[in-house]
Formats: sequence, structure tokens, C-alpha cells
Amino acid sequence: METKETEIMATLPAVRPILEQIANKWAILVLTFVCDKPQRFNVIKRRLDGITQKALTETLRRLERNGLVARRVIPVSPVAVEYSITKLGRTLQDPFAALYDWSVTHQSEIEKAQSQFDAFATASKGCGNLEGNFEGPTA
Amino acid sequence: METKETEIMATLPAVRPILEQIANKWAILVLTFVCDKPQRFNVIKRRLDGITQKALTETLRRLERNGLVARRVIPVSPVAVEYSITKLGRTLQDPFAALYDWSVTHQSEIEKAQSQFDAFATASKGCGNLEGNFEGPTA
DNA sequence: CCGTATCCTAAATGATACTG
DNA sequence: CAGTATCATTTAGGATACGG
Repeated sequence: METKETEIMATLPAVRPILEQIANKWAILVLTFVCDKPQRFNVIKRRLDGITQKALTETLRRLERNGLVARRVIPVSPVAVEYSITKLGRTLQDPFAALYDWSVTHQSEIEKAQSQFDAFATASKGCGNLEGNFEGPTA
Repeated sequence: METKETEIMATLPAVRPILEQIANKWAILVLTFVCDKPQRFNVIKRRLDGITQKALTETLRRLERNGLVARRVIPVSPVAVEYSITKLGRTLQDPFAALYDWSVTHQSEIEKAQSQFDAFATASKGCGNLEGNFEGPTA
């Protein structure tokens, strides 16, 4: 059955640039933050503790350009800007939440896999006398 | 109700590095490709038409390090290497598929939003005589 | 407060050549 | 075939300063 494979190959050229836009860490987190209610620039920035002004500005611009969040300038002084999720953005809420939840749920498994991999990589570094000290898998 | 917000803030530090690992274009596409059956390096490379050897190697290594795909060397000559999805990787199959499907489904909406945004941005560039030629939103 | 502009450094990417 | 290594170039990221 090659239906699935063929389908992927057919849609791939269109999907690729879109994933490029939406499938990144900051986009997911920022969209998650504005899901409940409109949020101001510096509130998001403080919550994402560590993101630079530049990175946040770029992320918000890209989200806005793709129609996922709306930008609203409130003409007080000093100016206030509110970012809110759009109707289109709402359709991404569940997929993003699934990814977020997956990260929470499988955190320890990921970490375990990482340390195993890293342990192996380290062991293979100075492998000159390794075969003398280490008995390989006997299975 | 701040339960949701509080929960996000509590899990955020752990989730961030994980999203950093998994939420990127190549990882999603590569994992999608090995979902059905084990795939060899150059098969994946050809399908992802355009990805460089280096980028694919790095993506596969990261997936392997995080326990999402398994690498199996088949000692024939010339050597063959097969990449297959792991049990942990399977748990990501649905979230990734949701993202992929979203991209297919909302492709035209994204493109529409992009051209609107870009048209506005272009119009604002040389805005010297703009107010004379353009009637702003009357709503 | 919410950005943009600039400068600088670090990292990602690409092309090319080489190895088991 | 499946990589690693190297280098050259582009791009991202951070720090700072300034403007609306």
C-alpha cells in the first residue's frame, strides 16, 4: 500500500515552507501564551524569560504575517500593544497543545535516551584500549 | 482562573529544551518518513529532495539521541544503514501528523494572510504620498 | 512601552573532498 | 553507501543605543 507515501510526496512541497514557519520553539510557546487572552509585548517577554526583544519581535511578526495572531496598538502614552490569537490561530491550538503535552509526558524518557546516547558517544571517544577493558554486548 | 497559566509557567523550563529538539521542520518530516517502515539514509535524502547530507545526518543523530529513531547498520558492502521509528517515536506520530495535516488543510489561508501582510508592508514603504492615493479603512 | 537600527559574535548551512 | 572533515558564506542571536 503506497497511498500514504504517495500522498506525502504530493503534499510535501507545499507543507515544507509552512512547517518552516510554524514548527519552531518560540512560535509554539508564544501562541500558547496568547491563547487565553490578549497579551502585551512585555508580558509575553517576561514570561518567556530569556527571549530577547529582537527574537520576540520577529516571532510575533511571523505569527502575524501568517495570520495566526493579531496585533492591536492601543494609543495611550506610552503606547501599549496587545497580541491576540486569531480564528486561524485557534485551529493550531490543539496541535500545539498536543506537542506541549507530549513534552511534559515524555520528558524523563527523552532524558534517559539522551544520557544513554551520550554515555556511548563518550565511551567511543578514546577507544584505543577499549576492547581490552570493555566487553561488548554478548547478546 | 489561573490554573492553566500557572501550569504552563511550572512546566515551561522543562518543555523548552524538548521543543527545541523536536519542534523543527526536518525532524517532523524525517520522522514521518520512517513511520511506515525502516528507511535507508539515501532514500530519505532523495525524498527530502534538497536536504544536504550534513543536515540529514544531524537530524537523524538528534532523533536517535532523543530515542525517537533507531539506527541499524547492515554489514554488507557497501554498507547499508536503516533508520526505523522507536516505540517512543511512535508516540509522536499523531502529534506530528496533526501538524502535517494542519499545514495541508490551511495552506491557502496561510498564503492569503501572507500576501495581505506583505501588500501592507510594501505599501507602507514609500508612504510619502500614500494618504493622497489611499483611503484608509472606513469601518 | 514598544519597538527599530546597529554592531558583533556564534551558529547554521552549503559545497567539496575524502574514507571505510 | 553512508558518512566525516574542512572551509567559506550566510544567517541567527545577543547587547546596546536610540526613536515614536
